Amino acid sequence: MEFKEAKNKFVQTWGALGSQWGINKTMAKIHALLMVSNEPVSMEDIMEELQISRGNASMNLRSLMDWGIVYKEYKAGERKEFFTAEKDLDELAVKISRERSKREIKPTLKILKEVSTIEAKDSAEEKHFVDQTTKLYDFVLKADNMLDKMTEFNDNWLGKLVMKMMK
Amino acid sequence: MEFKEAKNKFVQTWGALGSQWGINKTMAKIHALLMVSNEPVSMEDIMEELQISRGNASMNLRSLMDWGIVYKEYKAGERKEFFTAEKDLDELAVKISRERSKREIKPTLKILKEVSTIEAKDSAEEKHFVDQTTKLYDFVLKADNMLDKMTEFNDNWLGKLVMKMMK
DNA sequence: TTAAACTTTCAAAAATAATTGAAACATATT
DNA sequence: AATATGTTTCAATTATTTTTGAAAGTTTAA
Repeated sequence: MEFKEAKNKFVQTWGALGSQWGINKTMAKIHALLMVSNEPVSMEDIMEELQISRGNASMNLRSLMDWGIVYKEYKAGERKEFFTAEKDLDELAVKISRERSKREIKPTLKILKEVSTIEAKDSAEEKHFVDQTTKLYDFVLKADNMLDKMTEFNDNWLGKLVMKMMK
Repeated sequence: MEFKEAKNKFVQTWGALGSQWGINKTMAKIHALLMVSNEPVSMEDIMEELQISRGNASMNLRSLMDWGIVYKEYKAGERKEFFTAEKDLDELAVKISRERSKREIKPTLKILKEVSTIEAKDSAEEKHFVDQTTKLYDFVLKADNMLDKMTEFNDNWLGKLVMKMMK
């Protein structure tokens, strides 16, 4: 396989993966493209490489910057804007994790708290509902904290210990 | 808030969450409904509660069973089929985690391996590509294993240790 | 202040994904 | 074997999401 083919394959694969999670395909592709580029890329080049419109490129770059995983750069002398992706993977994971927590997990926890604290009458049905949603609340909270700590303590002894556990 | 309202709120919320990840909204709603039901639910009831068609219910129940998080049950004397959800959350997490790994992470790893092992010419561009995709391969592999072990060793000392770390 | 270079916005169009409903398929009952 | 009860499939429809492209907006420079 030669370089151009490999690059394309990578970008398409990352795009498909993104769409399987909540991220749109083009957004993921742009991110992929930037991750494997060794220097800042202009909007023109992104449009050209991915065959997308200016509006599309602009909107998805905006989203990526909102997520904090793509940065705008200015080259001296050049009028155009250039873009780079966060390339440090640990840092990337932290940012994605934080963002998803903020956008999805926290609001969900709020609702779970609400619905799990209704006054349960004595029907088995209602008791089960309260019981199950309470467990869910605890579980989601635990998982959220865990993810948070895991990304935070990336390179330290705990991380290494966990690594060792994996043989 | 009264029971019916709380139940509905929970189902809608869980549905929205699902659609934000790769799972379709109705599928997530059915799962939510079953999780908070204290006894098996018939397809009729699911259709009624979620206001969806028979075909839709059937197809999404099939998917949920493929994921291994919903089971079919037969009630003695009844001709109809009933459905229940996996209610143990640790078990649920393990199954979802395994399934996503199989469906998404493993295929991605395969591609990453492929593209990261092209013969890099000496251009900085190609070197960076190989370097970055190799790092990505290692990272994804590490994350996949970690998730696997984490779910596997759920209740044991490692889990508890990690919990303690979180204060 | 005008023009040139570039970016953003957003309504309309296109693409994609989910849903319906009725026919085909199963299985149990009479 | 015929009927009744229930489930699955899938082509057509409907809903949702993404993309386009041109007008409006911004910034820099002459």
